[in-house]
Amino acid sequence: MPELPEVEVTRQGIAPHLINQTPVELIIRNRSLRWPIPDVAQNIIGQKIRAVYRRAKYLLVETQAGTTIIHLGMSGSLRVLPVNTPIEKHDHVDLVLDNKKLLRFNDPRRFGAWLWYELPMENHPLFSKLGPEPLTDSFNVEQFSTALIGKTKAIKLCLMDNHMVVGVGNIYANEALFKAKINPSAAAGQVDHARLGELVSAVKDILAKAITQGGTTLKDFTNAEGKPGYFAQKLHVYGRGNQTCDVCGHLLSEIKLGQRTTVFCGICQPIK
DNA sequence: ATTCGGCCCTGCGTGC
DNA sequence: TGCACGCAGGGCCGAA
Repeated sequence: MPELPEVEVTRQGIAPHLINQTPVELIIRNRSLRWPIPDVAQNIIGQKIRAVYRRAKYLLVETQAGTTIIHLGMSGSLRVLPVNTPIEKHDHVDLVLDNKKLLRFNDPRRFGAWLWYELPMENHPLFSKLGPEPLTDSFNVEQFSTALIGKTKAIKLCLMDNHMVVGVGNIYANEALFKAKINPSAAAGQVDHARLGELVSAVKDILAKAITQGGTTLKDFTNAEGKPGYFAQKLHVYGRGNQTCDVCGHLLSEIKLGQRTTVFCGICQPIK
């Protein structure tokens, strides 16, 4: 479900309801997510929430005693709901607050995560090797081209590799490469500097616009209030294999890269 | 060290 | 109507 824009839209939606609240109960109905939800997840109880922030696609609920780490995986979502809202299928976790609301985690495929960490987040093994945030100046063409030196694998796989830059999933990787006119299969280390500059700009532009639009709703993404996003109406290649290119009118090609569907225009994005 | 493929899981659309 | 199959917004892990 979520790439960075959807996670950020979720964060913006839930944060006002959580900040300065104190969890009174953590209800775990199914702890078998990507990793089992640990017993120490209960340590958030009684700890006032002082921030809700995001790193890569992780949502972080910070207290003085430690931080709850939430990842939505492919199909996860978070809603803020009144206590006593009836349970639905795949509602695995409720964080009950002292304001008569709860944060509810639903995840059909259970690729998501709910963890607890008491040290500074940069020490966490999941965070220690993450690349820069795409919407900050730490992601720039100098940094990116340096990271790609000598890489033989496809540029699209590098764009989706959290060591290079975080938060770019399959939808926005396809879209950014189209906008930058780079063939997704091109060897990453061979792409010229000017094209990489276009790519960096495209990533920033597309992610920022998607956040403004409330994210991309393909099937079922909704924000914390249950409303869908509208960015899907602006997608040029993702989900459009064998349709015509918006720019040149030729048929879009569809291939697999890293087992992920990849759509591009062979005319606008030549191999070169 | 890098790259690649498998895998975790449920649900939905397609085609027989 | 039912069933088998393939595919889906992510990312870890082990093999080569």
